[in-house]
Amino acid sequence: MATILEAAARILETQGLQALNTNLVAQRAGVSVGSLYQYFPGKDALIVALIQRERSLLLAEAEGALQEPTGRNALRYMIAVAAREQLRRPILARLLDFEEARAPIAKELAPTMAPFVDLMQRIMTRKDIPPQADTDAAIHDLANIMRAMVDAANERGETNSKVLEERVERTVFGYLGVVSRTHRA
Amino acid sequence: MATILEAAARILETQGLQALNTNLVAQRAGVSVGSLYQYFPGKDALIVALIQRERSLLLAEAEGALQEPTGRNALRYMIAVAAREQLRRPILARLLDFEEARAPIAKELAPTMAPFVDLMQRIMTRKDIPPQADTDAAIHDLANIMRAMVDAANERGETNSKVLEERVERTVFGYLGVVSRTHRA
Amino acid sequence: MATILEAAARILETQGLQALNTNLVAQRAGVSVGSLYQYFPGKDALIVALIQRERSLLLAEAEGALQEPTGRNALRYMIAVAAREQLRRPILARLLDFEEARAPIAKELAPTMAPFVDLMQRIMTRKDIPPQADTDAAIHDLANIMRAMVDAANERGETNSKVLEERVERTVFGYLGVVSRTHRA
Amino acid sequence: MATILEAAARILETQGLQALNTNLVAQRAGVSVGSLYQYFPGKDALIVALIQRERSLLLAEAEGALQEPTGRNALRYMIAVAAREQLRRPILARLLDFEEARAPIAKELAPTMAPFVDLMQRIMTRKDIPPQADTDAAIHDLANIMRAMVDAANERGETNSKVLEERVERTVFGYLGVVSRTHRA
DNA sequence: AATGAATGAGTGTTCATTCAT
DNA sequence: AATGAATGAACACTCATTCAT
Repeated sequence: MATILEAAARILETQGLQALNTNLVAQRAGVSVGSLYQYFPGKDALIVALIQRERSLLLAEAEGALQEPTGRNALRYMIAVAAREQLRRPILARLLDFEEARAPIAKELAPTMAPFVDLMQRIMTRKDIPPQADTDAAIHDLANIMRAMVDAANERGETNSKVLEERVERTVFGYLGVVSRTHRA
Repeated sequence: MATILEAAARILETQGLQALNTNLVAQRAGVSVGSLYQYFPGKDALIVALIQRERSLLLAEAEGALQEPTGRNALRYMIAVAAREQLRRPILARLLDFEEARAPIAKELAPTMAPFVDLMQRIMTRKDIPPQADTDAAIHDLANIMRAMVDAANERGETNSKVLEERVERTVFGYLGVVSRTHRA
Repeated sequence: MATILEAAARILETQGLQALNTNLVAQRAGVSVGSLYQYFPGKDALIVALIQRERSLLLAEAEGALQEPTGRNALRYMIAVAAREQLRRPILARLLDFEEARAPIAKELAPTMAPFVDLMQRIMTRKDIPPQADTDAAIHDLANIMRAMVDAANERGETNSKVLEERVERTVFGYLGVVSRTHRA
Repeated sequence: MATILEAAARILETQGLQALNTNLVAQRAGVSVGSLYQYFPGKDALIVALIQRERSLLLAEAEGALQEPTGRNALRYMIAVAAREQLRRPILARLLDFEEARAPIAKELAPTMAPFVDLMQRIMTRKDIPPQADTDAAIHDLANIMRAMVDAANERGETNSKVLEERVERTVFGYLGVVSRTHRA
């Protein structure tokens, strides 16, 4: 199963979305298509599993944010994790973000997002973070903002993650109405 | 030609991306496939044309931003335009954003983006906007942030564009390092 | 009409058989498809007319063979004409030979061949040419032999028509059972 | 695979070149198009395979020519083989000759021709065959002459292969500058 | 006579999925 | 459980031909 997922990941990285088909994945994984269908009920399930595999790494790392003393630091931690994670296998990450938006994939993925939302919820109710009118909306906004910015940086070929993180932080804190120390007009 | 584009738009809105095929578009437009190919050299060209049709409305409206006295107001104007435009035909807009990311589409679309980048450039060099290290990168970041937020709002079914705009403004100003008057901690 | 035929000829020469379609021919000729169909009832008719145009030049020149004193000289004359004619627009000639073999084309072309067969008949009954068991078969054989050799020379990029003619003569005389003076073992 | 090739062969024989399409071949072979594409990467590959199937019989038989004591006899043997082979399935043979001339097919087929060229080379360097200025050119000329004559005989509906062979022999020996015993003027 | 937009059957090819072994 | 040959609906695209203007 891991072999199959990794084969799919590599195809995405080297040949792109349109080259991802079940026959090729099976061949590259060194198994038969039949076996692939024994593990995954369909192509979408394969993609979902791949997204979950990547997300689980992110979630595992993200949990460290809770150790941070302040909400701001926790957010900075989250941003750093997200940037690092996205830059680990940038092409793969961008393509999976892309696929994640497709309705049937998103539906399947919804439950997996719960722990992440939970984590964010706990961070955003810290005392130093201004209360948001709609916390849930805020969480989704933040996730999307971070994703959009990191993807865009990827696409432009940026490699300096520090500079990127700094920009994301400014944006996120701007969104939340936190006046960051760095940029005071 | 307009009929064909509108047919494509309606298919996207009612049946989604995977239902968009040249034969169906032609049929829904009440023309033959051959006619479709007389107007558009291929499927991608059709999508590109559809994106351009939608974008042209946005660009036309966006130009009004230059009338605004300050950079901040110009940005607010732009955000309002983008939000309104995206909420006009939300499903269509989101799917086109999606398609726009596909390499062959993006390549074809690149020249069309120039006037928009130009416009943003002129806004971002206003005196009340802090100078950015890399203006071009900033423009793309902002475009992506705005798009991501509005798409996400769409997906969640938000309809109140005022609330959305306010959130986007905070984010954009945060990104640029502008301390907005509204939220001072 | 001549313009249309010439346009077709040029397409064949520059883009090959598969690029020859009525719409392109019309466009290159600077007329509408409708006009093309006013002159030629269909695509095949266009090809037939083009073959006839080329053949008529050959026939006109070939008639000079009758002035030759001996049968051998008349044949040499014919061979020279065929080689020269085929090498005038070699690519076109080869492709038309190719098309000529297609059943519907050949059927249409049959009557046009009559004067040529007649001419050959008169040459082959000269006294210095050994009588053939089946004159008609011989004529067709000779035509095909000549065509095959000149086409092959073309394909190999031969440009020296003298050398080619000499080879063809040997072959033709060999076929007819004429012992040529040049090669006596 | 053999079934598919035979289906293609029969379509060519009964309905001609223009009726040869992958869907029909699959249907006649009693398999799905998908299966056809599992064995042959494309339509051209199918045609190439069919030509090779037919040619392989010819080559196998042609090798017997090397047993002949003299070059002349070896050539006679070759001619007999070619004539017999072409007359086995005359329509098919003629259409395949036709297709063989198409650039993409010829390219694919080039390596297959090597053993045949080799064989001819060995025959043409026998002592009783006059040395040719360009052996390679001579081989191609002879192949084309033989093909053209046998195809033409086919087209005229000749069935007596002895008469045909005799005519081809005369031509080939004429080409090579061999004075055949049969026709001395 | 000329135009050229419109037609639509036809073609090569792909690929998710199934199922007999 | 594993295999992989087989399936066939689906799709992008072409082009000879027609016909209203």
